[in-house]
Amino acid sequence: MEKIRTRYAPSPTGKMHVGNLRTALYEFLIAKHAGGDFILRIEDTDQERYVEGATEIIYRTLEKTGLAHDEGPDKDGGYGPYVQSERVKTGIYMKYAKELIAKGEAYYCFCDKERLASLKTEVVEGKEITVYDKHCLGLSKEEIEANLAAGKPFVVRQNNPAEGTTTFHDVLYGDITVENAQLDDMILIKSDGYPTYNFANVVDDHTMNITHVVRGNEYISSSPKYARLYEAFGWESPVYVHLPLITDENHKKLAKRGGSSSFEDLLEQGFVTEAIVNFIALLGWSPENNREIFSLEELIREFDYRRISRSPAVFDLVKLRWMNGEYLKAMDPETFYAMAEPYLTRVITKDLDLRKIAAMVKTRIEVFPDMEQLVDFFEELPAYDPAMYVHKKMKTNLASSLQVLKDLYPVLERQEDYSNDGLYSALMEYAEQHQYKNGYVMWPVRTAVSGKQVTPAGATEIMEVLGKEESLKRIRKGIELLQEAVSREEPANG
RNA sequence: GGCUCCAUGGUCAAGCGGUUAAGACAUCGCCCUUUCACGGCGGUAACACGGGUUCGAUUCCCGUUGGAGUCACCA
Repeated sequence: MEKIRTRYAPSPTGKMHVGNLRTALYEFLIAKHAGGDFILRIEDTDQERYVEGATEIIYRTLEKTGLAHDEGPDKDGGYGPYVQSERVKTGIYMKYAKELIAKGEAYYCFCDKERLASLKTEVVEGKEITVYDKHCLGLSKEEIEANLAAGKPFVVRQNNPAEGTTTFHDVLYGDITVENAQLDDMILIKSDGYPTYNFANVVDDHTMNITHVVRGNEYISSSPKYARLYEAFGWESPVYVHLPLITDENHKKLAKRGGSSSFEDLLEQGFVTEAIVNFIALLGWSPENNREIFSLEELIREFDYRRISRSPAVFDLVKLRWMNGEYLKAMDPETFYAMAEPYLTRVITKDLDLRKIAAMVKTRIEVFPDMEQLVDFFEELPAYDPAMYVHKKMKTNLASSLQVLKDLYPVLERQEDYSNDGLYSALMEYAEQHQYKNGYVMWPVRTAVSGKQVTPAGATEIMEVLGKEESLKRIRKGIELLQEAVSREEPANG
Protein backbone atom coordinates (compact mmCIF):
# COMPACT_ATOMS: atom_id res chain seq x y z
CA MET A 1 0.00 0.00 0.00
CA GLU A 2 1.06 3.53 -0.76
CA LYS A 3 2.70 5.44 2.03
CA ILE A 4 0.42 8.06 3.48
CA ARG A 5 1.55 11.63 3.04
CA THR A 6 -0.37 14.43 4.69
CA ARG A 7 0.46 18.06 4.70
CA TYR A 8 -0.08 21.02 6.89
CA ALA A 9 -0.33 24.09 4.71
CA PRO A 10 -0.76 27.21 6.81
CA SER A 11 -0.61 30.79 5.67
CA PRO A 12 1.77 32.98 7.60
CA THR A 13 -0.83 35.52 8.58
CA GLY A 14 -0.46 35.72 12.34
CA LYS A 15 -1.19 33.63 15.35
CA MET A 16 -1.84 29.92 15.37
CA HIS A 17 -5.57 29.57 15.46
CA VAL A 18 -6.81 26.54 17.40
CA GLY A 19 -8.71 25.36 14.34
CA ASN A 20 -5.50 25.33 12.37
CA LEU A 21 -3.65 23.63 15.16
CA ARG A 22 -6.26 20.94 15.29
CA THR A 23 -6.01 20.45 11.55
CA ALA A 24 -2.24 20.14 11.85
CA LEU A 25 -2.66 17.69 14.71
CA TYR A 26 -5.04 15.47 12.78
CA GLU A 27 -2.87 15.58 9.69
CA PHE A 28 0.09 14.59 11.82
CA LEU A 29 -1.83 11.83 13.55
CA ILE A 30 -3.27 10.38 10.37
CA ALA A 31 0.18 10.16 8.85
CA LYS A 32 1.95 8.89 11.91
CA HIS A 33 -0.67 6.37 12.84
CA ALA A 34 -0.03 4.73 9.50
CA GLY A 35 3.71 5.27 9.56
CA GLY A 36 3.43 7.95 6.91
CA ASP A 37 4.96 11.35 6.39
CA PHE A 38 3.81 14.70 7.59
CA ILE A 39 4.79 17.61 5.39
CA LEU A 40 4.87 21.30 6.12
CA ARG A 41 4.17 23.67 3.27
CA ILE A 42 3.95 27.40 3.67
CA GLU A 43 1.18 28.98 1.63
CA ASP A 44 2.20 32.57 1.27
CA THR A 45 0.62 33.48 -2.01
CA ASP A 46 -1.20 36.41 -0.53
CA GLN A 47 1.41 39.07 -0.23
CA GLU A 48 -1.00 41.51 1.33
CA ARG A 49 -1.90 39.37 4.27
CA TYR A 50 1.61 38.23 4.95
CA VAL A 51 2.67 38.99 8.49
CA GLU A 52 6.28 39.29 9.47
CA GLY A 53 7.28 36.62 11.94
CA ALA A 54 4.23 34.48 11.33
CA THR A 55 6.33 31.73 9.82
CA GLU A 56 8.35 31.60 13.02
CA ILE A 57 5.15 31.16 14.98
CA ILE A 58 4.29 28.18 12.82
CA TYR A 59 7.65 26.53 13.35
CA ARG A 60 7.66 27.27 17.04
CA THR A 61 4.16 25.94 17.55
CA LEU A 62 4.80 22.72 15.68
CA GLU A 63 7.93 22.18 17.66
CA LYS A 64 6.36 22.97 20.99
CA THR A 65 3.41 20.71 20.37
CA GLY A 66 5.58 17.90 19.12
CA LEU A 67 4.13 17.81 15.63
CA ALA A 68 7.43 17.17 13.96
CA HIS A 69 7.30 17.40 10.20
CA ASP A 70 9.21 15.01 7.97
CA GLU A 71 9.54 17.50 5.17
CA GLY A 72 9.29 21.24 4.96
CA PRO A 73 11.15 24.38 4.02
CA ASP A 74 13.81 23.51 6.57
CA LYS A 75 13.79 19.82 5.78
CA ASP A 76 14.02 18.93 2.15
CA GLY A 77 12.45 15.65 1.17
CA GLY A 78 12.87 16.01 -2.54
CA TYR A 79 9.56 17.66 -3.23
CA GLY A 80 10.61 21.23 -2.65
CA PRO A 81 10.50 24.07 -2.60
CA TYR A 82 8.05 23.95 0.29
CA VAL A 83 7.19 27.62 0.26
CA GLN A 84 4.71 28.64 -2.37
CA SER A 85 6.26 32.01 -3.11
CA GLU A 86 9.40 30.11 -4.00
CA ARG A 87 7.49 27.65 -6.10
CA VAL A 88 6.04 30.55 -8.04
CA LYS A 89 9.55 31.37 -9.19
CA THR A 90 9.90 27.94 -10.73
CA GLY A 91 7.00 28.76 -13.00
CA ILE A 92 5.19 25.63 -11.97
CA TYR A 93 1.77 27.21 -11.52
CA MET A 94 1.80 29.10 -14.78
CA LYS A 95 2.91 26.00 -16.56
CA TYR A 96 -0.03 24.04 -15.27
CA ALA A 97 -2.39 26.93 -15.84
CA LYS A 98 -1.36 26.99 -19.47
CA GLU A 99 -1.92 23.29 -19.71
CA LEU A 100 -5.47 23.87 -18.55
CA ILE A 101 -5.92 26.73 -21.00
CA ALA A 102 -4.74 24.48 -23.80
CA LYS A 103 -7.31 21.93 -22.75
CA GLY A 104 -10.06 24.51 -22.68
CA GLU A 105 -10.47 24.04 -18.95
CA ALA A 106 -9.27 27.53 -18.16
CA TYR A 107 -9.02 30.85 -19.93
CA TYR A 108 -7.41 34.25 -19.80
CA CYS A 109 -9.53 36.99 -18.36
CA PHE A 110 -8.70 40.64 -18.88
CA CYS A 111 -11.67 42.14 -17.11
CA ASP A 112 -10.67 45.01 -14.90
CA LYS A 113 -12.06 45.92 -11.51
CA GLU A 114 -14.54 48.32 -13.03
CA ARG A 115 -16.09 45.80 -15.32
CA LEU A 116 -16.27 43.27 -12.53
CA ALA A 117 -17.96 45.84 -10.34
CA SER A 118 -20.52 46.51 -13.04
CA LEU A 119 -21.56 42.88 -13.05
CA LYS A 120 -24.84 42.36 -11.39
CA THR A 121 -24.37 41.69 -7.75
CA GLU A 122 -26.74 40.53 -5.17
CA VAL A 123 -26.39 41.66 -1.60
CA VAL A 124 -27.20 39.02 0.94
CA GLU A 125 -26.65 39.68 4.61
CA GLY A 126 -24.28 42.49 3.86
CA LYS A 127 -22.20 40.37 1.52
CA GLU A 128 -21.92 41.11 -2.14
CA ILE A 129 -22.34 38.12 -4.32
CA THR A 130 -21.10 38.47 -7.87
CA VAL A 131 -21.02 35.75 -10.44
CA TYR A 132 -18.57 36.16 -13.24
CA ASP A 133 -20.26 36.13 -16.63
CA LYS A 134 -17.58 34.29 -18.61
CA HIS A 135 -17.14 37.41 -20.69
CA CYS A 136 -13.51 36.68 -21.57
CA LEU A 137 -14.23 33.12 -22.55
CA GLY A 138 -15.61 34.56 -25.74
CA LEU A 139 -12.40 36.31 -26.67
CA SER A 140 -10.86 35.24 -29.94
CA LYS A 141 -7.39 33.90 -30.14
CA GLU A 142 -6.27 37.11 -31.81
CA GLU A 143 -7.77 39.30 -29.14
CA ILE A 144 -6.05 37.29 -26.44
CA GLU A 145 -2.73 37.44 -28.22
CA ALA A 146 -3.10 41.16 -28.71
CA ASN A 147 -3.95 41.75 -25.06
CA LEU A 148 -1.07 39.64 -23.91
CA ALA A 149 1.30 41.37 -26.29
CA ALA A 150 0.10 44.73 -25.06
CA GLY A 151 0.96 43.66 -21.54
CA LYS A 152 -2.62 43.99 -20.36
CA PRO A 153 -3.02 42.58 -16.87
CA PHE A 154 -4.83 39.29 -16.77
CA VAL A 155 -5.96 36.49 -14.54
CA VAL A 156 -6.53 32.90 -15.45
CA ARG A 157 -9.94 31.52 -14.68
CA GLN A 158 -11.18 28.00 -14.40
CA ASN A 159 -13.73 27.20 -17.09
CA ASN A 160 -16.57 25.38 -15.43
CA PRO A 161 -19.42 23.92 -17.45
CA ALA A 162 -22.89 25.34 -17.03
CA GLU A 163 -24.52 21.96 -17.08
CA GLY A 164 -24.15 18.63 -15.43
CA THR A 165 -22.96 17.87 -11.93
CA THR A 166 -19.70 17.25 -10.18
CA THR A 167 -19.20 14.78 -7.39
CA PHE A 168 -16.34 14.33 -5.01
CA HIS A 169 -15.85 11.88 -2.24
CA ASP A 170 -14.99 12.58 1.36
CA VAL A 171 -14.20 9.73 3.74
CA LEU A 172 -16.34 11.23 6.45
CA TYR A 173 -19.13 12.84 4.47
CA GLY A 174 -19.41 10.41 1.61
CA ASP A 175 -20.25 11.58 -1.90
CA ILE A 176 -21.11 15.22 -2.29
CA THR A 177 -22.64 16.33 -5.54
CA VAL A 178 -23.30 19.82 -6.80
CA GLU A 179 -24.67 21.32 -9.98
CA ASN A 180 -21.92 22.64 -12.19
CA ALA A 181 -23.97 25.78 -12.65
CA GLN A 182 -23.14 26.53 -9.03
CA LEU A 183 -19.45 26.50 -9.74
CA ASP A 184 -18.24 29.93 -10.69
CA ASP A 185 -15.14 30.40 -12.76
CA MET A 186 -12.74 30.91 -9.94
CA ILE A 187 -9.45 32.59 -10.49
CA LEU A 188 -6.46 30.29 -10.74
CA ILE A 189 -3.71 32.80 -11.39
CA LYS A 190 -3.98 36.31 -10.01
CA SER A 191 -2.97 39.42 -11.92
CA ASP A 192 0.21 39.61 -9.88
CA GLY A 193 1.19 36.26 -11.30
CA TYR A 194 0.67 34.40 -8.03
CA PRO A 195 -1.64 31.44 -7.95
CA THR A 196 -4.69 31.56 -5.73
CA TYR A 197 -4.85 29.22 -2.80
CA ASN A 198 -7.29 27.03 -4.66
CA PHE A 199 -5.01 26.43 -7.57
CA ALA A 200 -1.68 26.28 -5.80
CA ASN A 201 -3.17 23.81 -3.39
CA VAL A 202 -4.18 21.37 -6.08
CA VAL A 203 -0.95 21.67 -8.01
CA ASP A 204 1.19 21.33 -4.90
CA ASP A 205 -0.75 18.49 -3.37
CA HIS A 206 -0.40 16.57 -6.56
CA THR A 207 3.21 17.33 -7.29
CA MET A 208 4.16 16.72 -3.68
CA ASN A 209 2.41 13.41 -3.75
CA ILE A 210 0.00 14.16 -0.95
CA THR A 211 -2.31 11.20 -0.42
CA HIS A 212 -4.71 12.60 2.17
CA VAL A 213 -5.99 16.13 2.12
CA VAL A 214 -7.19 17.02 5.59
CA ARG A 215 -8.75 20.42 6.07
CA GLY A 216 -11.53 22.33 7.69
CA ASN A 217 -15.13 21.96 6.79
CA GLU A 218 -15.27 25.47 5.38
CA TYR A 219 -13.52 24.15 2.28
CA ILE A 220 -16.16 21.61 1.54
CA SER A 221 -18.09 23.93 -0.70
CA SER A 222 -15.10 24.65 -2.89
CA SER A 223 -14.09 21.02 -3.14
CA PRO A 224 -16.13 20.31 -6.29
CA LYS A 225 -14.03 22.90 -8.07
CA TYR A 226 -10.92 21.09 -6.93
CA ALA A 227 -12.38 17.88 -8.17
CA ARG A 228 -12.85 19.42 -11.60
CA LEU A 229 -9.26 20.56 -11.58
CA TYR A 230 -8.00 17.07 -10.84
CA GLU A 231 -10.27 15.72 -13.51
CA ALA A 232 -9.09 18.29 -16.04
CA PHE A 233 -5.48 17.39 -15.36
CA GLY A 234 -6.26 13.72 -15.36
CA TRP A 235 -4.80 13.42 -11.90
CA GLU A 236 -5.92 11.00 -9.28
CA SER A 237 -7.82 12.75 -6.54
CA PRO A 238 -6.40 12.54 -3.02
CA VAL A 239 -8.41 11.14 -0.15
CA TYR A 240 -10.40 13.98 1.36
CA VAL A 241 -11.00 14.31 5.06
CA HIS A 242 -13.00 17.38 5.93
CA LEU A 243 -12.92 18.17 9.60
CA PRO A 244 -15.92 19.41 11.55
CA LEU A 245 -15.87 23.05 12.46
CA ILE A 246 -14.80 24.25 15.87
CA THR A 247 -17.25 26.84 17.10
CA ASP A 248 -17.58 29.28 19.94
CA GLU A 249 -20.24 28.97 22.62
CA ASN A 250 -22.74 30.56 20.24
CA HIS A 251 -22.07 27.83 17.73
CA LYS A 252 -20.43 30.23 15.33
CA LYS A 253 -17.17 29.46 13.63
CA LEU A 254 -14.45 30.30 16.12
CA ALA A 255 -13.40 33.84 15.34
CA LYS A 256 -9.86 34.58 14.39
CA ARG A 257 -9.96 37.42 16.79
CA GLY A 258 -10.99 36.71 20.31
CA GLY A 259 -9.48 36.07 23.67
CA SER A 260 -8.80 32.38 23.45
CA SER A 261 -8.88 31.30 19.87
CA SER A 262 -5.18 30.97 19.31
CA PHE A 263 -2.58 28.70 20.74
CA GLU A 264 -0.61 31.71 21.95
CA ASP A 265 -3.64 33.11 23.75
CA LEU A 266 -4.14 29.86 25.57
CA LEU A 267 -0.52 29.66 26.66
CA GLU A 268 -0.81 33.18 27.89
CA GLN A 269 -3.83 32.21 29.92
CA GLY A 270 -1.73 29.63 31.69
CA PHE A 271 -2.63 26.49 29.81
CA VAL A 272 -0.08 23.78 29.26
CA THR A 273 0.83 22.67 25.74
CA GLU A 274 0.08 19.00 26.35
CA ALA A 275 -3.36 19.79 27.72
CA ILE A 276 -4.19 21.97 24.75
CA VAL A 277 -3.12 19.28 22.32
CA ASN A 278 -5.01 16.63 24.23
CA PHE A 279 -8.10 18.76 24.38
CA ILE A 280 -8.26 19.69 20.72
CA ALA A 281 -7.61 16.10 19.74
CA LEU A 282 -10.93 15.32 21.36
CA LEU A 283 -12.70 18.13 19.58
CA GLY A 284 -14.24 16.15 16.78
CA TRP A 285 -12.70 12.81 17.47
CA SER A 286 -13.19 10.17 20.11
CA PRO A 287 -11.40 6.90 20.81
CA GLU A 288 -13.04 3.53 21.00
CA ASN A 289 -12.83 3.44 24.76
CA ASN A 290 -13.73 6.17 27.16
CA ARG A 291 -10.28 7.51 27.68
CA GLU A 292 -9.76 11.23 27.69
CA ILE A 293 -6.20 11.81 28.78
CA PHE A 294 -3.76 11.06 25.99
CA SER A 295 -0.15 11.85 25.35
CA LEU A 296 0.83 12.56 21.76
CA GLU A 297 2.36 9.10 21.52
CA GLU A 298 -0.83 7.55 22.71
CA LEU A 299 -2.85 9.60 20.27
CA ILE A 300 -0.71 8.38 17.41
CA ARG A 301 -1.43 4.84 18.45
CA GLU A 302 -5.17 5.30 18.95
CA PHE A 303 -6.05 7.75 16.25
CA ASP A 304 -8.36 6.25 13.69
CA TYR A 305 -9.55 8.99 11.40
CA ARG A 306 -12.69 7.11 10.51
CA ARG A 307 -13.88 7.96 13.99
CA ILE A 308 -13.77 11.68 13.35
CA SER A 309 -17.16 13.26 13.90
CA ARG A 310 -19.13 15.13 11.26
CA SER A 311 -20.89 17.64 13.43
CA PRO A 312 -19.36 20.84 14.72
CA ALA A 313 -17.90 21.04 18.21
CA VAL A 314 -18.07 23.91 20.67
CA PHE A 315 -14.73 24.92 22.08
CA ASP A 316 -15.47 24.57 25.78
CA LEU A 317 -12.96 26.52 27.79
CA VAL A 318 -14.36 25.14 31.04
CA LYS A 319 -13.50 21.61 30.08
CA LEU A 320 -10.10 22.68 28.84
CA ARG A 321 -9.51 24.17 32.27
CA TRP A 322 -10.44 20.89 33.89
CA MET A 323 -8.12 18.99 31.62
CA ASN A 324 -5.33 21.44 32.23
CA GLY A 325 -5.81 20.87 35.95
CA GLU A 326 -5.40 17.16 35.39
CA TYR A 327 -2.11 17.81 33.64
CA LEU A 328 -0.90 20.05 36.43
CA LYS A 329 -1.69 17.42 39.02
CA ALA A 330 0.16 14.78 37.08
CA MET A 331 3.15 17.01 36.44
CA ASP A 332 6.35 16.26 38.30
CA PRO A 333 7.01 18.80 41.06
CA GLU A 334 10.16 20.24 39.55
CA THR A 335 8.57 20.99 36.21
CA PHE A 336 5.57 22.39 37.94
CA TYR A 337 7.68 24.61 40.10
CA ALA A 338 9.63 25.92 37.16
CA MET A 339 6.43 26.93 35.42
CA ALA A 340 4.71 28.24 38.52
CA GLU A 341 7.54 30.40 39.78
CA PRO A 342 6.95 33.40 37.52
CA TYR A 343 3.34 33.51 38.65
CA LEU A 344 4.31 33.15 42.30
CA THR A 345 6.80 35.97 42.21
CA ARG A 346 4.16 38.22 40.78
CA VAL A 347 2.50 38.31 44.19
CA ILE A 348 5.23 37.19 46.55
CA THR A 349 8.33 39.28 46.97
CA LYS A 350 9.27 38.16 50.47
CA ASP A 351 11.85 35.50 51.01
CA LEU A 352 9.54 32.56 51.50
CA ASP A 353 9.84 28.96 50.48
CA LEU A 354 8.22 29.16 47.06
CA ARG A 355 8.69 25.48 46.46
CA LYS A 356 6.49 24.65 49.38
CA ILE A 357 3.90 27.15 48.29
CA ALA A 358 3.94 25.76 44.77
CA ALA A 359 3.42 22.27 46.12
CA MET A 360 0.42 23.42 48.14
CA VAL A 361 -1.21 24.93 45.16
CA LYS A 362 -0.43 22.24 42.62
CA THR A 363 -3.56 20.17 43.00
CA ARG A 364 -5.84 23.12 43.56
CA ILE A 365 -5.52 25.12 40.42
CA GLU A 366 -6.61 24.59 36.87
CA VAL A 367 -4.40 27.17 35.19
CA PHE A 368 -1.34 28.94 36.54
CA PRO A 369 -2.85 32.37 37.05
CA ASP A 370 -5.35 30.80 39.45
CA MET A 371 -2.64 30.55 42.05
CA GLU A 372 -2.09 34.25 42.49
CA GLN A 373 -5.19 34.97 44.50
CA LEU A 374 -4.67 31.74 46.36
CA VAL A 375 -1.26 32.63 47.74
CA ASP A 376 -1.17 36.41 47.91
CA PHE A 377 -1.83 36.33 51.67
CA PHE A 378 1.63 34.93 52.25
CA GLU A 379 3.03 38.26 51.19
CA GLU A 380 0.80 40.27 53.41
CA LEU A 381 -2.04 39.59 55.78
CA PRO A 382 -5.11 41.05 54.10
CA ALA A 383 -7.65 43.12 55.99
CA TYR A 384 -10.37 40.69 56.90
CA ASP A 385 -13.72 40.57 58.58
CA PRO A 386 -13.68 38.92 62.04
CA ALA A 387 -16.97 37.32 61.08
CA MET A 388 -14.81 34.81 59.24
CA TYR A 389 -13.99 33.26 62.58
CA VAL A 390 -17.51 32.06 62.92
CA HIS A 391 -17.96 28.60 61.48
CA LYS A 392 -21.12 26.76 62.26
CA LYS A 393 -19.86 23.33 61.47
CA MET A 394 -16.73 23.80 63.52
CA LYS A 395 -18.85 25.29 66.27
CA THR A 396 -16.52 28.22 66.46
CA ASN A 397 -17.57 31.76 67.16
CA LEU A 398 -15.93 35.05 68.10
CA ALA A 399 -15.50 34.28 71.76
CA SER A 400 -14.28 30.73 71.29
CA SER A 401 -11.82 31.83 68.67
CA LEU A 402 -10.50 34.54 70.90
CA GLN A 403 -10.11 32.03 73.68
CA VAL A 404 -8.26 29.57 71.49
CA LEU A 405 -5.89 32.17 70.11
CA LYS A 406 -5.17 33.59 73.52
CA ASP A 407 -4.50 30.14 74.93
CA LEU A 408 -2.33 29.23 72.03
CA TYR A 409 -0.27 32.36 71.77
CA PRO A 410 2.12 31.55 74.61
CA VAL A 411 2.35 27.99 73.40
CA LEU A 412 3.35 29.13 69.94
CA GLU A 413 5.73 31.65 71.42
CA ARG A 414 7.45 28.91 73.31
CA GLN A 415 7.37 26.54 70.37
CA GLU A 416 10.80 26.09 68.82
CA ASP A 417 9.94 23.66 66.09
CA TYR A 418 8.07 25.53 63.40
CA SER A 419 7.83 22.66 61.03
CA ASN A 420 4.40 21.57 59.94
CA ASP A 421 4.64 18.38 61.96
CA GLY A 422 5.91 20.10 65.06
CA LEU A 423 3.23 22.74 64.97
CA TYR A 424 0.55 20.23 64.21
CA SER A 425 1.33 18.09 67.19
CA ALA A 426 1.53 21.15 69.41
CA LEU A 427 -1.91 22.27 68.35
CA MET A 428 -3.32 18.78 68.63
CA GLU A 429 -1.94 18.44 72.07
CA TYR A 430 -3.74 21.60 73.07
CA ALA A 431 -6.93 20.34 71.46
CA GLU A 432 -6.71 17.07 73.32
CA GLN A 433 -6.08 18.73 76.67
CA HIS A 434 -9.25 20.71 76.30
CA GLN A 435 -11.22 18.01 74.56
CA TYR A 436 -11.68 20.26 71.57
CA LYS A 437 -12.35 19.01 68.11
CA ASN A 438 -9.53 19.55 65.63
CA GLY A 439 -11.44 22.05 63.60
CA TYR A 440 -12.39 24.00 66.67
CA VAL A 441 -8.81 25.05 67.15
CA MET A 442 -7.54 24.78 63.59
CA TRP A 443 -10.14 27.06 62.11
CA PRO A 444 -9.35 30.16 64.12
CA VAL A 445 -5.62 29.66 63.81
CA ARG A 446 -5.83 29.27 60.09
CA THR A 447 -8.04 32.32 59.82
CA ALA A 448 -5.71 34.46 61.89
CA VAL A 449 -2.68 33.38 60.04
CA SER A 450 -4.12 33.81 56.55
CA GLY A 451 -6.95 36.29 56.81
CA LYS A 452 -8.60 34.30 54.10
CA GLN A 453 -11.67 32.24 53.64
CA VAL A 454 -9.94 30.00 51.20
CA THR A 455 -6.35 28.88 51.57
CA PRO A 456 -4.26 26.33 49.76
CA ALA A 457 -3.24 24.57 52.94
CA GLY A 458 -4.02 24.05 56.59
CA ALA A 459 -3.02 26.31 59.47
CA THR A 460 0.23 24.63 60.39
CA GLU A 461 1.48 24.32 56.85
CA ILE A 462 0.92 28.01 56.41
CA MET A 463 2.76 28.81 59.63
CA GLU A 464 5.65 26.69 58.58
CA VAL A 465 6.09 28.81 55.48
CA LEU A 466 5.40 32.07 57.28
CA GLY A 467 7.87 31.39 60.06
CA LYS A 468 7.56 32.04 63.75
CA GLU A 469 7.82 35.78 63.85
CA GLU A 470 5.26 36.48 61.15
CA SER A 471 2.91 33.80 62.44
CA LEU A 472 2.88 35.26 65.93
CA LYS A 473 2.40 38.71 64.53
CA ARG A 474 -0.66 37.59 62.64
CA ILE A 475 -2.08 35.83 65.65
CA ARG A 476 -1.66 38.96 67.74
CA LYS A 477 -3.53 40.82 65.05
CA GLY A 478 -6.26 38.19 65.22
CA ILE A 479 -6.57 38.52 68.95
CA GLU A 480 -6.82 42.24 68.59
CA LEU A 481 -9.55 42.05 65.98
CA LEU A 482 -11.46 39.50 67.98
CA GLN A 483 -11.31 41.53 71.16
CA GLU A 484 -12.77 44.49 69.34
CA ALA A 485 -15.45 42.41 67.75
CA VAL A 486 -16.40 40.73 71.00
CA SER A 487 -16.60 43.98 72.94
CA ARG A 488 -18.74 45.47 70.21
CA GLU A 489 -21.03 42.51 70.41
CA GLU A 490 -21.39 42.34 74.18
CA PRO A 491 -23.28 45.53 74.91
CA ALA A 492 -25.76 44.62 72.22
CA ASN A 493 -26.30 41.20 73.69
CA GLY A 494 -26.33 42.26 77.25
C1' G B 1 -31.03 34.26 -0.96
C1' G B 2 -28.49 29.88 -3.96
C1' C B 3 -25.63 25.70 -2.81
C1' U B 4 -23.63 22.30 0.87
C1' C B 5 -23.23 20.16 5.53
C1' C B 6 -24.98 19.02 10.43
C1' A B 7 -28.88 17.44 14.31
C1' U B 8 -28.22 12.19 21.27
C1' G B 9 -28.47 16.17 28.12
C1' G B 10 -25.98 23.17 28.98
C1' U B 11 -21.00 21.31 26.51
C1' C B 12 -17.74 17.18 24.43
C1' A B 13 -19.59 12.63 23.13
C1' A B 14 -20.51 6.54 22.80
C1' G B 15 -24.11 4.16 20.01
C1' C B 16 -23.77 1.92 14.09
C1' G B 17 -32.24 -2.14 14.09
C1' G B 18 -33.79 -4.94 19.82
C1' U B 19 -29.42 -1.13 25.36
C1' U B 20 -32.19 0.27 32.14
C1' A B 21 -29.34 5.31 25.71
C1' A B 22 -22.37 4.73 28.11
C1' G B 23 -18.60 8.09 29.79
C1' A B 24 -16.40 13.11 30.62
C1' C B 25 -16.99 18.56 31.77
C1' A B 26 -20.45 21.65 34.14
C1' U B 27 -24.33 21.54 37.91
C1' C B 28 -26.66 19.66 42.58
C1' G B 29 -26.36 16.58 47.11
C1' C B 30 -23.71 13.49 50.59
C1' C B 31 -19.05 11.62 52.68
C1' C B 32 -13.93 12.59 53.85
C1' U B 33 -11.07 16.70 55.59
C1' U B 34 -6.44 21.25 59.28
C1' U B 35 -11.79 25.67 55.96
C1' C B 36 -11.81 25.61 50.53
C1' A B 37 -9.76 22.38 47.12
C1' C B 38 -8.38 17.33 46.06
C1' G B 39 -10.59 12.57 46.51
C1' G B 40 -14.90 9.09 47.05
C1' C B 41 -20.19 8.16 46.38
C1' G B 42 -24.76 9.54 44.38
C1' G B 43 -28.61 12.78 41.85
C1' U B 44 -30.84 16.07 37.90
C1' A B 45 -30.44 16.23 32.66
C1' A B 46 -30.77 13.95 25.86
C1' C B 47 -32.22 10.80 20.98
C1' A B 48 -35.74 18.33 17.34
C1' C B 49 -40.61 17.21 14.78
C1' G B 50 -43.66 14.50 11.12
C1' G B 51 -44.05 10.65 7.78
C1' G B 52 -42.40 6.10 5.93
C1' U B 53 -39.27 1.01 5.71
C1' U B 54 -39.35 -2.90 9.46
C1' C B 55 -41.95 -7.71 13.82
C1' G B 56 -39.14 -3.61 16.01
C1' A B 57 -36.43 2.52 15.07
C1' U B 58 -31.96 7.08 18.47
C1' U B 59 -29.95 4.01 14.60
C1' C B 60 -32.17 3.29 7.49
C1' C B 61 -35.14 6.68 3.76
C1' C B 62 -38.05 11.23 2.78
C1' G B 63 -39.90 15.81 4.40
C1' U B 64 -40.25 19.85 8.06
C1' U B 65 -37.86 22.76 11.50
C1' G B 66 -33.48 24.48 13.55
C1' G B 67 -28.25 25.44 13.32
C1' A B 68 -23.79 26.12 10.63
C1' G B 69 -20.51 26.80 6.43
C1' U B 70 -19.78 28.93 1.77
C1' C B 71 -20.72 32.11 -2.35
C1' A B 72 -13.10 37.28 -3.00
C1' C B 73 -7.43 38.65 -7.72
C1' C B 74 -8.24 35.35 1.39
C1' A B 75 -6.71 31.13 2.59
